[in-house]
Amino acid sequence: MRQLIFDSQLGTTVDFQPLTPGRVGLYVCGPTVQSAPHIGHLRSALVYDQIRRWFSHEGLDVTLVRNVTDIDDKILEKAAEAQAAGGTEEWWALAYRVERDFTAAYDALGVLAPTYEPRATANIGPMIEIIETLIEREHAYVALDGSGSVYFDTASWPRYGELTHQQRGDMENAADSEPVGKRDPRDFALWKAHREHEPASASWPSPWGRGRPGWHIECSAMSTSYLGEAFDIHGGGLDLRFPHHENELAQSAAAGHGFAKHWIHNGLVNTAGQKMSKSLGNSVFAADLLGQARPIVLRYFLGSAHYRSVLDFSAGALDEAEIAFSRIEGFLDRALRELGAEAVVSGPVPEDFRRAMLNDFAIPQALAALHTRVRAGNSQLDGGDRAGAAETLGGVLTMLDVLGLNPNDPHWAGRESTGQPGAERALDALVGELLDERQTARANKDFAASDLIRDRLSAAGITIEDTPHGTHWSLHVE
RNA sequence: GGUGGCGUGGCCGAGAGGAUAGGCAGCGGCCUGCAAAGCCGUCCACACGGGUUCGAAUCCCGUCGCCACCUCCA
Repeated sequence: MRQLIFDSQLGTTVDFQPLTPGRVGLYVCGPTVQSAPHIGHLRSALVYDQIRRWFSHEGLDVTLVRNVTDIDDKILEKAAEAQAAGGTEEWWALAYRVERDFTAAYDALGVLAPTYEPRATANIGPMIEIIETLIEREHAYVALDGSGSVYFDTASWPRYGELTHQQRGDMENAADSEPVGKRDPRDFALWKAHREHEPASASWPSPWGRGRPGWHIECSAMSTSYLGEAFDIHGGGLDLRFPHHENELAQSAAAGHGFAKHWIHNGLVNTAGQKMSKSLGNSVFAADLLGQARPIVLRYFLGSAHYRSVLDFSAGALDEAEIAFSRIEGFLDRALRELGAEAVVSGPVPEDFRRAMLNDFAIPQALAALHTRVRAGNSQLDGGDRAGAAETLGGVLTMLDVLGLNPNDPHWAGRESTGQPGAERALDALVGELLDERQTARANKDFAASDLIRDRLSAAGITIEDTPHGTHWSLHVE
């Protein structure tokens, strides 16, 4: 069966064929580490984590590169503002501190570390090389105002606009915030000359004088350094299509690189139906989220919509995710309890799940397949079909592994407990005593007494379930 | 203004010319001392108006509404 992906440059679904059989090179635009990670960053990273895990599951050798933009106007501004207010943190320290926040947030959600995670500041050399090539090929020029900046010469590149089909003509707005010295308002900076008010540490020597790289050139250089001049897939948030990706493509192609064979873009996250953005100040930050739901439920929620659709965030949506995911966990707990851990045999993913993933990573349909299996497994347990249930369980676990949602995976296992090694055993002993008491009461048909115990446990956050195999207790999720 | 996209049942959220998406909630039932969990059944759809077709939620045209990008953003 073939892997289909939606190529957002072509606007159609295409049959994905790796440039090198058995291998996939995937480049994803990572964050500009200027402020705390928010839900949108998490979703984006998660989308490519899911794709990467799926490709790996299918036996492909995946090289995932996600960069860190650690030099940029905003970073310098933020550091300058903080220093003006009496702070001492340098821009490069701020960037590194924020980078750590991102890493921690990604890790909390079980996003695997990329194969490579290059920083822009460590790749200035390759950037300068591309700029030199562009100047040689007359697709770039040193600013007309003598500042030492270098611009891409959009008019020299007829293919410009091929990614997003933006109108080519009037982009008068684009010129506003840029320094003078351009030939054409559409031209964008490849190299930004050092400015007096910026720290010397934020500039590097170049053939055009000291300066720092433009935003777009960073990704062109880092993708090429780690994946070669041509690679399989370039991904990123939908908001990056223009101008960032359009400009990246123009630079790299004009420099003679094959660059990305396919482009994919993930949808953005809205909050309460509204666009989330730094300027609107309605961002939901990773730190807030992690206090609102279990990390594995956050992962379920953020990964449950199709990667190309808008995901609307709300507290209610998190609650629903908690309930839906609990259903899956409920089956796992029950099956493992009734069948025993030795019954677990890893099975292949069911065909309908696989078909969904091969169809442009249709995770909603894959989740439908998962839920269908959970129901089937519960039915098999109800009916005493232990062999069938064990097989179903194996498939469910494999699906969860592919999705990064297996609660028994070591990544999650350690995070759900109280952190006190003996606490669980102690609690189990205490609850066990009460359950024995309740059982005695029930045997004597003293239901008032047995219900009182149940109510008290419930008030203490403990839910109990009577099953044919005895009474089972668990902690409330809230 | 330019470009692209979207409008699915009470809610979330898939699908894309002819089968049941899935989850949550509701209703009925099984199970239970009663619950809980689970299972079975079931109600509620494809913005509106035309058109194409044997047949359209799915294609085409129009209308209305919403959104994104065009400016830093995952």
